Amino acid sequence: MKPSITKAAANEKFLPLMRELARAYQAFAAYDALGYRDSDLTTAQADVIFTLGNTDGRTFKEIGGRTLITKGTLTGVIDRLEQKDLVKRVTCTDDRRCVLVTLTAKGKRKFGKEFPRQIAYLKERFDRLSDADAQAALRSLKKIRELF
Amino acid sequence: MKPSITKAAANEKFLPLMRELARAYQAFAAYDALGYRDSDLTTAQADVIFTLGNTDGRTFKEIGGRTLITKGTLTGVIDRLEQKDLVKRVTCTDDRRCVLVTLTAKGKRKFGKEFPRQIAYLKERFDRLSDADAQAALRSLKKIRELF
DNA sequence: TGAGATTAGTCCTAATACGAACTAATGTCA
DNA sequence: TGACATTAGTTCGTATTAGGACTAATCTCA
Repeated sequence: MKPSITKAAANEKFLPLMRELARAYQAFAAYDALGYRDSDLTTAQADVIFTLGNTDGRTFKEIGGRTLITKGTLTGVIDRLEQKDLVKRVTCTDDRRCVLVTLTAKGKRKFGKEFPRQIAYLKERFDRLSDADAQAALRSLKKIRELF
Repeated sequence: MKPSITKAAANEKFLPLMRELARAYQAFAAYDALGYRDSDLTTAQADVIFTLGNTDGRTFKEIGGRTLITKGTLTGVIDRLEQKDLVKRVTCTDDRRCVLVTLTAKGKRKFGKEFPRQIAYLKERFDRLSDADAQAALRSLKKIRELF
C-alpha cells in the first residue's frame, strides 16, 4: 500500500470539478424534491406525470428515455401511479409488445396543478442566475456530458 | 386543464439548463459506476472507503457530510462494509454517542488498489476538458450550487 | 444539580435503482 | 417458412435512498 500513490491520486486536478458536479446536482435535486412535499408524488412519479402531460401517451421505452429511469424501476413506478388512478396502461395495437401509458382524467388534473406549481417553484431559484451565467453553465454542462 | 398554463410552464427558459444538469450528472454517475464493475464495491461503498482512506477514521456524521449519504442510509452501507471486513466500528471514548469508522487492514488494501484505479479511470475522461473549460465549468457549477 | 433540549446513530417503511433472467411479440434472413 | 436474434416489459434479488420515530449520551442553563 503506497500512500504516495493514493495521495497523488487524491491531488488530481479534476477532482474539484467532479465534486462540484455532484454537489451542485444534489443541491438542486434536494431542492426539487422539497417541492413535491405536499403533492402526494415522489420525484420519480412526478417526473413521469410531467413527461406524459400534454401528450397522447408514451411507451415505457419513451418514458424511460426521457426520465432516465431504467425499465425495471419504471415498472414499479407505473404500478404505483396506476394504483393512484393517475395513469393507465394500454397495450399498443400495432405492436403488442409495447404498452402505452396515458394520463387518466385525474392524472391530467394532477399534471395541470403540479407542473406549473413546480416550475414556478424552480424558476424562483434559477432566475437568480443572469442570462450570461445560465448560458455559460449550459455550455459547460454540455461539454461535461459529452465526456461520457 | 388549461393547456396554455402548462405550455407556458413547459417553455420556461431555465428548463434546458435544468435538464442538462441532470443529464450531465447522470452521464458522469453512470460512467463512474461502471468503474466499480470488478471491485466488489457499490458506488456508495466505494465512496465511503475512499473517504476513509489515509485517515485514522471518521464518524458517521463526518462520512455523511463528505459523501452526501444520509445517516439512515449510511448505517446500512457501513453494515455491509463491516460484513465484508473492510471497515470497523469503534465507539468514541470521548463522546460515547459517536462511532468512529476505520478501515481494516483488508479495507486499506482495498483502498490502495481501488482508489488509484478509479481515479485513473475517471481522469481519462476529465482530462479531455481543456484547463479553461474545466475552470469555467467549476465556476458555473459553484454558481448553480449556490442557488439552492 | 436536574429538567429539557440537542446530538449521534439505529431502526423502520416505502420507494427507487440496477442488472440479470424471463416471457411474449416481432424482425431477420437464408 | 422457420430457426434465430432482437425488442418491450415484467420479475426478482440486492443495495441504496429519504424521512421519521426511537434510544442513548451529552449539553445547557437556571
